[in-house]
Order: sequence, then structure tokens, then C-alpha cells
Amino acid sequence: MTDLSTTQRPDSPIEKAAHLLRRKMTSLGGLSDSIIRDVKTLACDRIEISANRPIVKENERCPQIYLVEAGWVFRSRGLASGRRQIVNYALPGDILCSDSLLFETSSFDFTARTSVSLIRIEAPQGPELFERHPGLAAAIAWTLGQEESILAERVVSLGRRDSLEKLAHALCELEARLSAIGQMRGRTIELPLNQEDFADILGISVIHVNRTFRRLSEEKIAEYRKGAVDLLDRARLAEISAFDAAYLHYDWVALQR
Amino acid sequence: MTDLSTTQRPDSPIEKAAHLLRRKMTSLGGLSDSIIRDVKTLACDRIEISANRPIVKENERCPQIYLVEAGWVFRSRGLASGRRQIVNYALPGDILCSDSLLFETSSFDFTARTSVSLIRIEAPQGPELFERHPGLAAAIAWTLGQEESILAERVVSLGRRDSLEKLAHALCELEARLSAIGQMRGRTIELPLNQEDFADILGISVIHVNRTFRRLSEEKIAEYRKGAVDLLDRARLAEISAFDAAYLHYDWVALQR
DNA sequence: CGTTTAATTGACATTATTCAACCCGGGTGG
DNA sequence: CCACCCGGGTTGAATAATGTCAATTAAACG
Repeated sequence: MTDLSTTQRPDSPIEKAAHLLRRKMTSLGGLSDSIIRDVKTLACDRIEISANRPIVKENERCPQIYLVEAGWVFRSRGLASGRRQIVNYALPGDILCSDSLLFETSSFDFTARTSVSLIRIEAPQGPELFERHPGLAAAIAWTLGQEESILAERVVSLGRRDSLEKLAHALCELEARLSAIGQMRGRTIELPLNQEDFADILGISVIHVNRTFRRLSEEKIAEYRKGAVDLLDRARLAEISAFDAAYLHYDWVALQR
Repeated sequence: MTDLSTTQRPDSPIEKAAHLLRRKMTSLGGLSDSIIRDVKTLACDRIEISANRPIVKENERCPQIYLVEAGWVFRSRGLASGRRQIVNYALPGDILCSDSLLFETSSFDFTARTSVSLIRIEAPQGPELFERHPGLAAAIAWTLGQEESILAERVVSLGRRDSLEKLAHALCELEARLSAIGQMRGRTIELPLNQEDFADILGISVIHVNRTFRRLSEEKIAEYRKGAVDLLDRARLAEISAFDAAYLHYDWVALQR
């Protein structure tokens, strides 16, 4: 852990992460300063977690929230008979455990997929949060809203799209989310996901992931390789999955283009 | 529409709905009064919507939120080729469009499944909401958190449970949510869902819903009939689906038992 | 009554899973 | 330097789960 109270240079990690967070939240424009201020005041330390380590386990208490500074985090649930479902993944600029100030425990596991650095934010729970830190409260509410929206879209994918549509949709989402934080290089998505991770995100078997990637590759739409996916034909990807980025609520994305 | 400003008797509909809402939110105990006060102050009118009518359509603006007083509301997405996925359903005491004060538009349809009465709440968007109405802000954040958690659980169901487990889990959830608002009579769930609705919630075909109900009925676990499902063996249902109500965050449910 | 809507059933097609084998590149230790 | 091993990744064949189509029944309603 690194004590942050003394390291608040203008481009300190916390400052950068806070701005990454704020950048997504244009619809709360008027609270921007308040958000940054709350984050800076309440951030207490920095935590480094190495790859494939648990961050919070199911039913464990976690009375604080984290702002992801770097790395990929999975939120998942393990079922009997070895099944696993990855519910969501958090990227830099995302808030982790955003519901932990509202509820006692989380019913999911949080795991570091890569090595991860987190900024720990210690805020009061319940009433005080809303009365004394409207900026942070807004950031949490916004994050919950966006997460909720992403999950709703994932429910649609898992419920009513076939494997090709699921994969195409997931790739479009990855591209959009990584673009939003400036982590896309050209048409290549760099990601720490192997095919088993894809399987557990899409709710299909590893082998089927492989076959589905092959279909995409045969049609020169996208190509999987270790640590990356090349998007050869984004238009087709979006078409296959009827992708519409509206659910991510990056209002500024629309403006940017 | 009924004007509410004059009809604030102690047991007025709005008062009852607000208490239903607050009752779920024990973890925000200290804000209880504030929540009720905000709801009462900001509630502007009451809307009645008849069965199978849209309330808000995809991509439509909706700059207010609603508190459900009576009836069932579906939040769903229609896909090409006639597919539909019901993402979630709202019951009395639930907040509708809880993200509409954060985002411009919703990317889902809201439809009244039964005739529905809603209390319309007109609150400021963005900054003002958090600075001037912490009670309502907390209620919204709490609702978003609970919804998010319910959706996460649904992702697990859709991704990694087979049809029997999916149905069993859905029935357990229905029982828990209806109990929470005092709408369970004995072991019977009264609901306005036909088998097609179940199909669109579970992400399977109507016919398969039928077959799955038959399996449950053959084993004397649950029985579907028009407008209701009888739970003959709740223990088995919970066992089949590994149901754990923690994700609903009705902390008081645990205490009550 | 006839008409409509939902539920039910069987036969068959499709999709996805499981199992088993094999490949391939990157360590690791002899 | 090579043999081995290991964690993915890839492939095919057999199987199971679920979907589609088509026809039938049942209940609900004017």
C-alpha cells in the first residue's frame, strides 16, 4: 500500500483515475468538481494486487469502494460442478464494489485478472454519504446506473442472442469501453482474456468460443490471438449483433464522432 | 391523472407506496424520514395505465421517475426476428426509470403487463438532485443497486443454469419479492405471467417452458396454472437452483425469520 | 355456440456440449 | 541442447439440450 495523502501532484495516479471516472459522466457535468474533490479527500491508499488473486470474495464484507487505476477485474460467481459466470469486468476508471456503501455484503467474487492497482476510498456508509458527499454519491449512483445498464444489455445477449451474435456484441462492447479510456490501438483490442474467459462471459463452452471465433475469422470479421483480438470489419460486427452503444451512456461518444 | 397535492391523508396511496419503498431499504435506515419527505414533496400526480400498454419506449426521453403503486411492469427489449427479452419486472414499491435522472434516454421498453398505477415524481436532474434531495437520491441509488444485483443474478441464470434451474430460480425470486411486499398467499404465487412471459424472462422457448413446468409438476415441486403457480416443495426449488436470497438485499428478511 | 387465445404434445432440426485426441509454443530440468 | 511437460488452443465425432414446426386440446369469452 502507498500512502496517498502526500502524493497529490497534479498528475498523481489518483488525479488521473478520478478524471478518467469523471470523463464518462458528462450528464452530471455540474458535479464534476465536487466528484474530484470528494475522491481526492476520501482516497486513503493505493493497493496493488497481483494477477489471478481474489480482491473480495462472495459474502465477504467490504465497507469501502475502490477506483480502478490500472488492470482488469472480473466480477464472477462460481457454481457447483465447476461452472463459472463472469458477470462483468471492470477497467481503469471504473468503480469497484459500488454498492458496498449501500449493502452489507456482495454476493459475487471480485478477482484481479491482471495485476491491478486500486485506489481505496473510505467513505461513510448510508445517510452520511448522501448528506455530506453529494459528489461521491453522484459518482456511485452514476456508476450503478451504467453498470445496471450494461448488465441489462448482457441479459439480452445471454437470453436471446446466439453464440455468434453474443461474441460479436461482446467485441463491440469491449472496443467501445476501451476506446472510452484511450486503450484502443487502431483496430486491435488488447486484452488479458483467454478463450475460457470469453466462454464464462458469454455463457457458452470454451470449445464453442473457439468455433465461433473461427467463423468470424473465416469471414474475415475478427481474429483471435493470444492477448488480442483484431477487428477486421467492425461494421459487420456491429451489424451481426445489432450493436448500439447507447446503453453505455457515453453521451460524449456521440458528440465526439 | 389525479392531482395528489390535496390528497395526502395518512394512508393515501402515495404514503403507502413510499412506505413500501422504504421498507426494503433498511440499510439506509437513517434516511427514512428524508426519503418519505422527498417522495411526498416531489410526487406530482398519479397515472393509470391499462394492461399491455407501453409506458416508456426505447430511446424515448423520460425526465422523471415513477413509483409503482400497483401492477406489474416489464422492462424489455425487442430484437429483430420477433425475439424479445424481458430484462426485469417491477412490482409495487419499486421505482421505475430509476436511471432517468442520470441519463438522457433508456435503451429499453417499459410496458404495463397488468393495469398499473404509478406515482409520478418530478425531481431535478443531475447535481441538484444530489445536493437538495439526499433522501430521494439515496432511494434512487439504493434501487439502482438492488436492480443491478438482481440483474447480475439473472446473468448467472441465463449464462450458466439449465432450463430447470432457471425456472426454479425465477420462482424462488418471485416468491421472495412478492413476500417482501405482502403479496404471497400461502404457497401460491399469483402472477399475470403466461408461459410466453416466462420464456422471455428465462431466455428459452415457450415450448420448453411448458416442458420444464411439466417436469416440476411430475415431481410435485411446483404447478403452473393460469394466473398462478403453486409451490408444492419450496425446499426442492431452492435446492435445484441453489437459491440464496442474499442478492435481493432484503436484510430484514433474514431478521424476520 | 363459434371464436380466440393459451397450453400441450409429438416429430424433427438445430445448436451447443461433452469427450477425446492432437497440436503447438514456451518453459524447465537434465 | 534436447526431452519433456504444461497450458492453451484446435479438431472431429457422439450426445444432450433446446428450438422449430405443425397439429391438437382446453379454457375463456362474447
